[in-house]
Amino acid sequence: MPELPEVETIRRGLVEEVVGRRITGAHLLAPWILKAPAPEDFLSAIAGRTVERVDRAAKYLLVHLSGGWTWVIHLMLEGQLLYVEPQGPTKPDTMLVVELDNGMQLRLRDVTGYARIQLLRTDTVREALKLDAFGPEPIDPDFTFELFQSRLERRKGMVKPLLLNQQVLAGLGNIYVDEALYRARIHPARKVNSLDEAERRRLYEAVVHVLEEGIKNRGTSARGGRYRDLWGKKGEHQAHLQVFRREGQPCPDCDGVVEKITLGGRSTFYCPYCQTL
DNA sequence: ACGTTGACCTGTGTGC
DNA sequence: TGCACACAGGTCAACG
Repeated sequence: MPELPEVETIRRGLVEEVVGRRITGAHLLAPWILKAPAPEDFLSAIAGRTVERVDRAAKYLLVHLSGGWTWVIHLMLEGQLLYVEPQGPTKPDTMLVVELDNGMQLRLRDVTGYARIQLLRTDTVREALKLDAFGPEPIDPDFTFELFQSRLERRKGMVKPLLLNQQVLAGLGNIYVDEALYRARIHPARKVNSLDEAERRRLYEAVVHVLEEGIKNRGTSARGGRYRDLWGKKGEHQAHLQVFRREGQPCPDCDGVVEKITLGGRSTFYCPYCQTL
């Protein structure tokens, strides 16, 4: 599910609803999603803490708590973080329930079971998550074309797998990479070192554009709308997708038909006429 | 260095 | 309607 726009939307929801709240208790229903520390240490360490700030780094949510602790959440493919009234029945895919001092709950759900959390000392987060090895955040004001260009230097592989690599750029995933490559009219299997200056500039603009549009539209709830924001609402960006999961449908810009291929093990959607090798 | 594959997990969308 | 069967917004490790 969540790529940069979805995680950012959830982060903003947390800033609105949860920052300033105190955690009164927690129940860990699926202990194996917790990387560290031991479950009993996690539960006792977060109880009584106040949520002071919520950051995002690539697709990680960083929930900074009082006392120098940071609760790290990665939603992986299909995780949901929901702000709910406590009376709702606990679905079997609920992995963690965190109780807040206003009587509300945060619930982490994931049908696939891939979501992961951990609790770290705040001053060790950067090192523990290897954040210094991550690429720049494409929606930062200082993400210039020159910076983008420098990330592509001396790279030889196909452009789509490169853009999915969080060490190159932070936050892109399968949806927004396909959409950005379509917008830039670049075939996903093009070799990066074959892209000329104009193509690189188009790709830079497209990456920033699709991510910003995704945030404006509060994320993409594709296929049954598995992605939800903090309040359980679907995003709106699925209505704006040009190629993603649109195989067999007409290209928005030519007489061609959107095709589906597999690249790097991921489903990939593109227009074979607009995006040629 | 690059590209592919499988593992992680389990529900659900899709097509027959 | 029922049933089998890919398939999923991500990451990581192992292999050729």
